[in-house]
Amino acid sequence: MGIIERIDTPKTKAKAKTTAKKTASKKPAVDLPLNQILKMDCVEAMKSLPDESVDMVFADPPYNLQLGGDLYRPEGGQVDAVDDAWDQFDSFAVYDAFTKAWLKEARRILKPNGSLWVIGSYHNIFRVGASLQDLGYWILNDIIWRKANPMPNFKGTRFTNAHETLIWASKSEKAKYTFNYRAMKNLNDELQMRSDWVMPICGGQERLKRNGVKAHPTQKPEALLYRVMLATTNKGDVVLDPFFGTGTTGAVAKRLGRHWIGCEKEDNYCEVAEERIEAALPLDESELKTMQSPKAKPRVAFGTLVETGYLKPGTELCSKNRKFKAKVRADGSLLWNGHEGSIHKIGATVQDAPSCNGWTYWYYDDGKELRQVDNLRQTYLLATEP
Amino acid sequence: MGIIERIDTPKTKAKAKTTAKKTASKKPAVDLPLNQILKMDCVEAMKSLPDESVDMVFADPPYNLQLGGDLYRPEGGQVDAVDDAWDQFDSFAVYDAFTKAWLKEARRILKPNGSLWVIGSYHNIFRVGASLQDLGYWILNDIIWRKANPMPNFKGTRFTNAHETLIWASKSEKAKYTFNYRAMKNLNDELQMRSDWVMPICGGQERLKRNGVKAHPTQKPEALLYRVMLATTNKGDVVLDPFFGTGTTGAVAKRLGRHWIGCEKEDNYCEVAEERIEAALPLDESELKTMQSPKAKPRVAFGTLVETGYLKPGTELCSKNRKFKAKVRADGSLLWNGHEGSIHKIGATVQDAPSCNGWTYWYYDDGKELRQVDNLRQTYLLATEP
DNA sequence: CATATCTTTGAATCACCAT
DNA sequence: GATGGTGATTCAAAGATAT
Repeated sequence: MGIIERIDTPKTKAKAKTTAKKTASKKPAVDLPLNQILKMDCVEAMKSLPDESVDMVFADPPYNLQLGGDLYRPEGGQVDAVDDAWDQFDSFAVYDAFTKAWLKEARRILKPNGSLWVIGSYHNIFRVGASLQDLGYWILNDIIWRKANPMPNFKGTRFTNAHETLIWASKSEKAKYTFNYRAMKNLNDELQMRSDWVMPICGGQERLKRNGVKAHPTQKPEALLYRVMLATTNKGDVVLDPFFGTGTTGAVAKRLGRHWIGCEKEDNYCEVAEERIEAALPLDESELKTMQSPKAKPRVAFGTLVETGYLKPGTELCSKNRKFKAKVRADGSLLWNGHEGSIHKIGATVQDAPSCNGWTYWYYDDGKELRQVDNLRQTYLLATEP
Repeated sequence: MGIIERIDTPKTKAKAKTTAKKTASKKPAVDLPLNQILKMDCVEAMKSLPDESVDMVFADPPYNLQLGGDLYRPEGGQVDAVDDAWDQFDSFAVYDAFTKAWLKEARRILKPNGSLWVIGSYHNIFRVGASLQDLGYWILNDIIWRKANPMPNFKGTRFTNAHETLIWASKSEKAKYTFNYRAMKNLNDELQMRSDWVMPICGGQERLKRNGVKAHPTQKPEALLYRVMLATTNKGDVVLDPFFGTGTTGAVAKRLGRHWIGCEKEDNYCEVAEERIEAALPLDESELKTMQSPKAKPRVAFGTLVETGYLKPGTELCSKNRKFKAKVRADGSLLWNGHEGSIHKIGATVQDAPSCNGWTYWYYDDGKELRQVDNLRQTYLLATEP
């Protein structure tokens, strides 16, 4: 590390016979600062690199969160907000200019068949997506990272923000991008990998700390980068990350046998990243699979059956012996004798029990006989699961 | 249907006494073409409607990027046929002009506290999202419709496109938008509703056909609209859909006791939609009810419990772990360690917290066990409510 | 040592009314 | 517009502490 290494730019991904048009195939070997952090602004850093020299750019740019005042949890604690200076922009126009500047340089240094990944939230991802389309990138997929354990919405004011969005784009419409279809299908138990990926947020041992506090406010999970790199790069490829932070991209690249280049302005992030990547060990292919593919367990809420028409609002549910009868309402709550609540809660109430499994307690009349509500759930699952 | 109906613009959501600031409350009743399809271009249709007159706009715009043609072609947008990227940019510019045109009219007719929903895919959603931010809309959530049964990627060239994206936005940053938190929590088995919704695509009986072929290429499932409307509108609200298609929005609005207005140019879509909505059955009043948030329930002052004898002056309250003990006084104030104040204030003081909900923080001993003070409030409410 | 309970925490555009 | 009072509000996972 730390030395300019010489690598040959590969001919092209596919057969080099016919696709070698405007590609870098005729260029001589280029000098790239491989496996190093360029400790400066990413636009400046990328400007020091030659045209068409990297295979992939993975970017986790500032989200421009625009947070208001402090936020307190119901139990009184304060939420540790992302209030770093690097996330502050004066306006959308300023943010757009910033975005187009780095996207443009990234596009210049990308090989013709290289591709770009960007991750963001609703605060910034629409601007980033529109900007990259304007610059000529061609979107291949948008990918949803469904967080297994997102932060709740403490005040009950909106839907829980439980995902982030990634955009995968090639340099241009006609590019012959890399997509390792088989590798993805293997990871996903022989089913095609979908555009929604379920993964936990970065925590536990993986979360880097310095003096007991998190080293970076928005560290991304390595599993995410694993899947991205495994899917859309090959061994030996060069991956550049313009917003390197604590070096998740570098650590995963090393483990997967890819070269990496990071851009990062902040010294303390650089120090953490260098130490981390030094400690990272290249992995066997076989070890990868265990880190991935926990498929989302099909969990059906009672309300879903109401929404989808399996059970109409107004339907009367009853206990097995028909002793208790309750009415289904539009939001999936039950109404019994002035009490309202979930099928579980009302089930417990009528029995004066501490708890109750409403799925097996309540029955509905299908015209012929009483049937357990749980049967409907099974029917729904059969109809909707692949 | 088919008649201009007169409705009163509601005062405001909550009590109309004091909150009538800049809302539409001072406006006279307005004439709206309720529960009708306006058979023309949506921009033209919306122009015929008054300012601040609808509660929600739900839009499923086309994402054919070539659409609009000369009609929305921006002034001076020259086409350079030599460069693909420029050609592409030009078509994006046309699409953006089209998008901003309808978004702008939609914003004009939205009430100050109304909200907008748009659904799209990666082809168009980034442009729509950036455009609506530019126009002053304030994004509240992006929602992922995770398709339970998406179409596979037959060629194995990309990830299976298994989701679509919805954006939920208020008219402006400060708007007091409607969000039926409790109803959503009910639908989701007592967990906060997240930003990723799993639902099957529209098929089976629900999929409308004409002469054996599907009546509309992108018919949305009613379950999706059901959740959208239940979450962000109230009964009696007016929902406008600028791209009505075969009328999913109208059918669900009718079922849920909302008014609807559709815009649709194509005659055969209109015919299918009218027939469909005619057949849709509205829910009964009782079925429509959803659980209220505590906010909407009558407030009980702590002192009332003391006055009415539910809690005697001199009673000792304590925190859950019995660590802190405070004494109830005759006026409903608490005394702890020389400090006096409301249950909330003293709760905050003992915890050294910025705020505290005293109802849930303090417990009393009923002789057998510790019970939350909030239980007493519920008891009081049950005893005094009709 | 095993199990149970408590504590901490994560990219968050996070209340509302009266004065 | 600013301030202050009332009171509404959380899910999953990991780690620490208690039984």
